[in-house]
Amino acid sequence: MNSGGSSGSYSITDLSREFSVTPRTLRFYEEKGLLNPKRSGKNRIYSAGDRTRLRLILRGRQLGLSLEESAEVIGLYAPGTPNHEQLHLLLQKIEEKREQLCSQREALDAMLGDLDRWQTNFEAALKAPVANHQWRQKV
Amino acid sequence: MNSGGSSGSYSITDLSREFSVTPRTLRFYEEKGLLNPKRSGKNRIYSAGDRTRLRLILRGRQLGLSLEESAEVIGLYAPGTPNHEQLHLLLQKIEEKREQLCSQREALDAMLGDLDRWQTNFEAALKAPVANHQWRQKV
DNA sequence: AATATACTTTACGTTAACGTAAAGTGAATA
DNA sequence: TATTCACTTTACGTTAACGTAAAGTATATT
Repeated sequence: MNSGGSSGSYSITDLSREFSVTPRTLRFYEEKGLLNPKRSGKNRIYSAGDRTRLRLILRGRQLGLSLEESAEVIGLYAPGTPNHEQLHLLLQKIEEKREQLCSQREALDAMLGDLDRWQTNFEAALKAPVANHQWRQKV
Repeated sequence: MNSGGSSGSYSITDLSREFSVTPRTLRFYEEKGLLNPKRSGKNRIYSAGDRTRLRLILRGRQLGLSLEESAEVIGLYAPGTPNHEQLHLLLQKIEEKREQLCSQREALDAMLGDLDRWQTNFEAALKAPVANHQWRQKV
């Protein structure tokens, strides 16, 4: 049932369960050249290395990288000896995403600012009536 | 040429230029019920309010909200008197996105951790040869 | 032998957020 | 009058990241 236990070889469902993705997803990643499991007949056999690569792909996904971007970055982990150019690429990718996160935080701040002003205006519009502030409860 | 200058009414190209989006985008947002400009004949005339709503939509986009999500949130700015329920929804949306940003930052940290260990291993693999560290330059 | 289980390949379907013609209208200008 | 400009509507196309059958194979179990 379980292909390997702790032996470092996994079936497609082993990995899909571990990482909460569908088998389809794993086949798709392979189709896109992100994974290259060995075969036992027609069946896919994933090594510990494949598992690591999958982890990286999903981490990239969580980070908001496209599969194509992940493919570039993942490539860095594959070769025995990475070169300066590849390292540079990875650092650049990370910097890119860092900036994007900052930009998003700014958007969030701006939105919170809007909300504040909106709330203020609303309260101002209420003017005199001090009662009836129920909507402020529980917020 | 320019519909309004500072009079608070804008043509579709006025707004598309100001916010660096295409007219198609504005029509699309209207199609999805996010905007509702008046008409002069068949031509769209955007008010200051429409402009504000557009800003909010784009801010939501930058934040990673879907148009549907933005539509919900935007709805809060429209009515004269927002209610407790709507306010709660907005705060919830924002909290959701905040968590997502945190999750992404964790992914980024984890990736940086991987990079560190990978680099360490690489350096360890080099063992003795102290020379030839050119790849470290400029990084 | 028959069913179940786990896997395979092939291939068309889906959603979001627009892009990209194509064809037409109305007003201003050469 | 002919052209240009700004705008319109209608409608099909595009990309990413899978989902979802459909139909077949190999092995294990009943």
